[in-house]
Amino acid sequence: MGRSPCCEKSHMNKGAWIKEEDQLLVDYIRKHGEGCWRSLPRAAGLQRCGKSCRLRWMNYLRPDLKRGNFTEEEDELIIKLHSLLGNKWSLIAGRLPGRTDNEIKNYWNTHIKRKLLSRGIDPNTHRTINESTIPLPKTAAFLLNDEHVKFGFAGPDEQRTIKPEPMVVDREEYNNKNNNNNCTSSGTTSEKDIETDDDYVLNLELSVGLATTTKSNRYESNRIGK
DNA sequence: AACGGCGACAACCGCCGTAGG
DNA sequence: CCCTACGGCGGTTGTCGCCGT
Repeated sequence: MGRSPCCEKSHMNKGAWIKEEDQLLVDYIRKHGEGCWRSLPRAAGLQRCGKSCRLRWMNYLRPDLKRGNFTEEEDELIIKLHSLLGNKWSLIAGRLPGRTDNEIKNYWNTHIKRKLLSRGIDPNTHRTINESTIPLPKTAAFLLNDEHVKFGFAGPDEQRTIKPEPMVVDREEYNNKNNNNNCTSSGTTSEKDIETDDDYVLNLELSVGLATTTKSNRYESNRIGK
């Protein structure tokens, strides 16, 4: 039951873009800048809907796009960000200059998933295949700098996947939770993993802004839910 | 050479959040 | 407060090219 179509499609072009259309779009945006995608096609002389123009520009024509193969560093960064953010491709893309959400999403589905599986890691949970049979809790939390960051996990017990947005909870609440129970860590990473994996020293720009985890403060993980 | 399978990636579709009337 | 338009996002599909048979 979605919204009505963004434009009258009967006389609109669909499918692959041709050079002339690209040129019209690029010329128009160079002259007038981005924005008002709905009226852009008509103004630019294109028989496309605004959404299609936006997508073409964002994913293909923008001059700041990097294109070309992903580097090993980008691979690893994507994996780490995905383990924290889940399928939030636009957020992940925000940490990879010159890469688009669509590009990263495609790359994830075609390359990285397979790469993780070959390492014996479940690409949805980022845990080893064996661990993945153990249900995840409904929420998990850790300290990021001095902020307590809480994650949610979506789906039934057997197949729960990460579903952030991370929620920032104040330190006091975090301490209370810690003092009031002896829960162990949980979530995508076990306490043991955290202690031994230096890769988890990450610079992250989540909803809390630019924050750096350190070895001493990171992952005072605490299970809240379930 | 012809064909089918498969991977890669561009593009589309449907939905959501939000701003403005 | 409701409705609508719009931008944006994530999931899915369509198409093309490569490769093996």
